[in-house]
Amino acid sequence: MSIRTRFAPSPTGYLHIGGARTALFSWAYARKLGGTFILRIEDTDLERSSQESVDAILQGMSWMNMDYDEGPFYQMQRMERYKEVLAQMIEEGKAYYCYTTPEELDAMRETQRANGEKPRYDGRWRPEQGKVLPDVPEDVRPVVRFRNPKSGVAAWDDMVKGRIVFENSELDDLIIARTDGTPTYNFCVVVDDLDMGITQVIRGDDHVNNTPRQINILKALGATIPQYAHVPMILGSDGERLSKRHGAVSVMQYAEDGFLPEALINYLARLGWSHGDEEIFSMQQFVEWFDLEHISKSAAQFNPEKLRWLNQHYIKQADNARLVPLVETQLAARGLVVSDTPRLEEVIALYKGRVATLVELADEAEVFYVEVHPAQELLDAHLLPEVLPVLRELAERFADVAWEAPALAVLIKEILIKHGLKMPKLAMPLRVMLVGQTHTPSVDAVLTLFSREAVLSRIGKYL
RNA sequence: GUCCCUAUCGUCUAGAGGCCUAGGACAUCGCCCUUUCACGGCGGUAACACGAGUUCGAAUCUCGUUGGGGACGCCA
Repeated sequence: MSIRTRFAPSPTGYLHIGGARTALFSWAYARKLGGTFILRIEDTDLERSSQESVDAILQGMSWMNMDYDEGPFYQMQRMERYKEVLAQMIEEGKAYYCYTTPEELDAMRETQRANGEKPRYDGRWRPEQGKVLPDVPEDVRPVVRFRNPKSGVAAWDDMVKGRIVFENSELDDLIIARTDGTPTYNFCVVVDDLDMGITQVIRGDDHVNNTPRQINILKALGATIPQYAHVPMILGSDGERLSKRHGAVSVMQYAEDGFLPEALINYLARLGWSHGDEEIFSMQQFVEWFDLEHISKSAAQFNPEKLRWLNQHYIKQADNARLVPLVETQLAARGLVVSDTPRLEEVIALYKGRVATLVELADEAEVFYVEVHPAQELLDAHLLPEVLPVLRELAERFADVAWEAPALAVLIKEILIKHGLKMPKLAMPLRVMLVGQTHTPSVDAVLTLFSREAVLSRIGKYL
């Protein structure tokens, strides 16, 4: 039988990095084994689901280059099917109506917690042989509950965690349809995974506790149980559950923050999964190497520094031409339009080896397209009285030197020797006057990025 | 509280009983390179949570303790 995996996000927000990593694993598993990867939108929570969220998830997946073979399927469009299965289960006595109100449930849980017990439904409406059910209240609309086995175990061999066993006595009869008749999560998942022929359910390990319930419903439906692989959570850098206060959690936020998709993919793939000592690999290599056995069993902390390191690597490696529109977008976001001189591609070529994100690359590029205002401290520190005449002399010589790096380097050295000065004496003030910074690539390279006229204009103001 | 999962450097991890005086990567520290800052190169600091077993031998197997995470919704 061929492999069928799925990613099943609920559209209640953007695609976050935890979901993205789970999707990546599920996607890679299908791709590696020549299987089918299915996208399913779990939108049964009308209150919180939105089209914007669906779009955001789709956009995030597309940015990360994860394509799907089937879907997106929407659960809201499968209502009829759920209701059909629901009716059949009630008919067969596998599910039953329960008239307990939310208030009664709250009270039940409260006393159970007070007694140190696990809060759960007490089964008061569960039909049993020889049991007399309470009178059906007239003003209460019932929910439908699954009749969970009372004894035995629900167990499976998790492809990541190994054998997991739950006593059925720990489980209660969960609600599978609300008062308004709409089905709930655990039920929809079961029907969908069954109908869609999912062979491997690869999902976050916060679902481990749902799995025994889903297995029991699947069994009641006479279905073959899929294999399960529960991948651990991603924690924030402080070991706490990942949340907005840890910085960016949305995939698209990383795009905005100047990360390349291959860096995020590489980072997420390597977080909680390994292939020996391999740290840097392409999506192709990842698919080739991927396996469930090497997913670690415990949660991993997100490390922004390592992501930056990978991003730096990929920026350094990227074609200049590819980076041009990306940096342009970053600059445009600051209301900046790049001119032809210097050509952005040349600026990028000179600076991409020095930055970790596209935002930083844009920071570096920006000074070439706006008027710079060097800080007075920098001017004071580097335009010393004794070098000013030398700088003026240099400026004069700039007027007729061949405008290319080697010639400029020769000229600068000639002047240095003539006046018995060291390189920084001239290089630093030039940097400050040209771009307002002391940290730049070699001055001859920076000089040639500008036109001769632009250089004379920029330094002329201070000489 | 109850149940489930989990435990190697600060972080991500390699490790399937002897190959481990525990390897790699990020971060950090030092040195080199250097026209400043980066990049790069070289080197250093740094871990098997604890306690009992099993075994000739345990980071690797078993049990317990402790720590961490998750779940306990008419959310997904």
